[in-house]
Amino acid sequence: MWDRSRCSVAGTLAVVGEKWSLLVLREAFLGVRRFADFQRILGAPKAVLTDRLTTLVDQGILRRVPYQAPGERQRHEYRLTQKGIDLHPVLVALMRWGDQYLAEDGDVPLELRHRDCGEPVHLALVCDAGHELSGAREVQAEPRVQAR
Amino acid sequence: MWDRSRCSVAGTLAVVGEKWSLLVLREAFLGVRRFADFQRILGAPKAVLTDRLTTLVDQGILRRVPYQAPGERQRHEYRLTQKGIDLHPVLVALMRWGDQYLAEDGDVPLELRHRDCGEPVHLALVCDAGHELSGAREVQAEPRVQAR
DNA sequence: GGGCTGGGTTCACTTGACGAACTCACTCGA
DNA sequence: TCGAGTGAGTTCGTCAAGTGAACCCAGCCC
Repeated sequence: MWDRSRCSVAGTLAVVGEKWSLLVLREAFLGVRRFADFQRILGAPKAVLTDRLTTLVDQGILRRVPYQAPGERQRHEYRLTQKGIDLHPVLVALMRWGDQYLAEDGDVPLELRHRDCGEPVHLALVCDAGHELSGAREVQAEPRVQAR
Repeated sequence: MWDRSRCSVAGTLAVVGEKWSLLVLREAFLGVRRFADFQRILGAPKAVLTDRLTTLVDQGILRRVPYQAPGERQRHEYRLTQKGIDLHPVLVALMRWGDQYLAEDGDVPLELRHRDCGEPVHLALVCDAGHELSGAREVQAEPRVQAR
């Protein structure tokens, strides 16, 4: 077996796995940028939110951008970096599973569409030969072979 | 805007977002089934592990299956249900991001291959017209329209 | 009957989350 | 110029959760 302590899953969770982090990112993907909006929508304690935003900025997942609303002093808002945008599949995967197994009457699932053609979009495992796999059972995991 | 408190991402995280849960599932996908193995590989405190395994079973993500090793009394092991298997994309997404941004020298990334054709596999957003989207920017999110 | 083993439970301690109250810098209106 | 208002925090007492070590217990073996 291989070394699990440095597994990428554990690493990623160490960065974005704390409470509220992924919810902050979900909101960021939906266009939320300001502290007060994150706070109002999520209902997270301000202290925790401050902490999560700072770590996300430190990790290069969000960046702080100054802005000035008319009649207000300069403040800064939080925007996704490319590194943050690349977490999109994680959120889509979490959302998909929730839609599938946790939906209740009255819930309006969020639908993702291809901006270019308008068709609904789903997450899929695709192999380099172009096959779309039907599920986890078709996947074989192994450590990448390396020269020594 | 729509009601975020019942968002599927939040729902899914409420179920599998506690510390250690996703790591337990990662191991489950790699074939780990017994308490002692989870404990040894993850290094999680036994009390927490007991708790996480029970909630995962209660949620129908794992199921407890009795087994008996020769010369030992009957015990039970933990196996993924379909509901658990469907969390695969979440783990793949987390792993991919970690490989991309957190890899260090000496880390051996785990490679996923299509069992049928042997080609490497990646996660992709695919629209119903068959286009493979290049990134989150090509996605448009909106609440699904519903009759009222 | 005594030791071993897997799968836990208990307990004292530390870390983290929570909500309310307080702060600070700046703007606006009187 | 003064005072109220606002966004973005910080501080603080309290409570929940995670941690590691020690302990337990059923069944098997010798």
